[in-house]
Amino acid sequence: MRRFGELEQQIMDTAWAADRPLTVRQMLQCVDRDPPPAYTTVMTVMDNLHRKGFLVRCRQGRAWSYRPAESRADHDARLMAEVLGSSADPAATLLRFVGRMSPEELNRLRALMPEPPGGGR
Amino acid sequence: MRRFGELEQQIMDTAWAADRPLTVRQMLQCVDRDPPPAYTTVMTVMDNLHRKGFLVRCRQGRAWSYRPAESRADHDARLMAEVLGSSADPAATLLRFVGRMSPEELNRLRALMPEPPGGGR
DNA sequence: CTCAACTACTAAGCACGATAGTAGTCGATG
DNA sequence: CATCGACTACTATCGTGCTTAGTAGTTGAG
Repeated sequence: MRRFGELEQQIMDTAWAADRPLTVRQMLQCVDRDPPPAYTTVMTVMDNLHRKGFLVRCRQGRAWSYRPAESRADHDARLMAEVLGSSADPAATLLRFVGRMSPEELNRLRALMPEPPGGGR
Repeated sequence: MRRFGELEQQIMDTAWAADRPLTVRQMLQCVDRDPPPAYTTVMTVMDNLHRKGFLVRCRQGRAWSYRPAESRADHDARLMAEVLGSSADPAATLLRFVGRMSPEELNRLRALMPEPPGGGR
């Protein structure tokens, strides 16, 4: 499981929140940091994220335009599944995970789960 | 969310799997790496893990003896909850997470969940 | 006393993220 | 055509954290 650096995380957050692919210039305008990073800083980090497979890119004129390789929900769900998958005792981990949830969250989880096979009760 | 380095992960795995606190010497004998790390390497990493709060220690003679600060299941559940908590859309994330589960895993999850309040159906 | 086992302290190398400049290309505009 | 803004590929550097492990000193058993 890999951790994003600060700027990487900001860039991914911004890319996930955008409704279309973003060029480096557009990303630079969205990323709110003090001091503002150089154009080439943002460019390098986006290129790195592309190389690592988190962003995909296509041409927009002669600029690269980047969008996330997977949705944020997919990404986060995958992280969660990786944690659970590497756990020595998934049942105990799930029990603890569920035990951290509020009743509302539990209800939401319950509503999300497909009905068990073998129908009616 | 922090990532363990390789040796850190091995040490945590070993500490979690042990049924009692381990001294550096004992940990060195359990950690299977090629080439085997120096005693002081293991000692330093365990000290770092202690400083970071992942291991707690007590005296065993004049040696420090280390055990995990939380169970593995708690640790993993916390990681999962942190991922979910930082997610922009927890419901979508949960949906995707549940969607990755096999029917058996779903049954297990279902069995783990407390009954909804307002009983009988 | 000797020696094994421990500690605290220190130092160095490597990987990675962040940072950003340079040189060159390209396309629009005057 | 020249200029200039915008882009790219390439390169370099610094800080952080992990890994690595040696050194000097302490301690306790034999």
